[in-house]
Amino acid sequence: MKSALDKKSIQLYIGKRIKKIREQKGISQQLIAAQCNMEKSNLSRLESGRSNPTYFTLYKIAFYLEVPISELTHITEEKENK
Amino acid sequence: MKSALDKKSIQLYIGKRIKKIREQKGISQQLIAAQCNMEKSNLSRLESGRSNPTYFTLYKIAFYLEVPISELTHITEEKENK
DNA sequence: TAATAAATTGTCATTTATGATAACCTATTA
DNA sequence: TAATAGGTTATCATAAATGACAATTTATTA
Repeated sequence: MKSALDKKSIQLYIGKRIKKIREQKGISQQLIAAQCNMEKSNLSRLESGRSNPTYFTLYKIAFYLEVPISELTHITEEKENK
Repeated sequence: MKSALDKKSIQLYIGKRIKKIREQKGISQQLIAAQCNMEKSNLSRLESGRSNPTYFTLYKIAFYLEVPISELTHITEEKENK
């Protein structure tokens, strides 16, 4: 059976995705944090994979980054080429 | 600006989606809860929209329901019509 | 170099998700 | 009727996410 990923791996992956997309868009942690009405220290924690976000937190981040949540979470569909 | 949905609405929506898909597949709360290694009372709470799941919890539920997470969360793309 | 912005890290408090368990309610069915 | 299974709800405990804030580090740039 296809095995589920563990919590830590998922956290790390999502953190990297948030950071990457945020930087691609040239937006600071501070701005996104403010828009999401969350602490910048918390966003830093999330980006470094040190905590497991609630769905609502992810939803807000995706909303202000203007990407579908799947952009932050899709584990399998990596397309780093090019 | 497109406004973000509030936390409560999202919880309720996701809860309904989990319940609906689970029932469509004829799987009991107890089984999914056991597979996800979580309390059945917690799954009941989630399905009734009384708490805001972590992403990891959603991930596990989607995994054992064998659907993409987006099936549990996609707010906009409703397709109830046949 | 100095100044400033951005990010990281640490600590402690608060809130909330979840665990653990029990009681209860419906169905179903033996 | 009596079991049994599935689901709900309530309560309390625990763990973890987040808030709040400060200190520090790491760019960036004037």
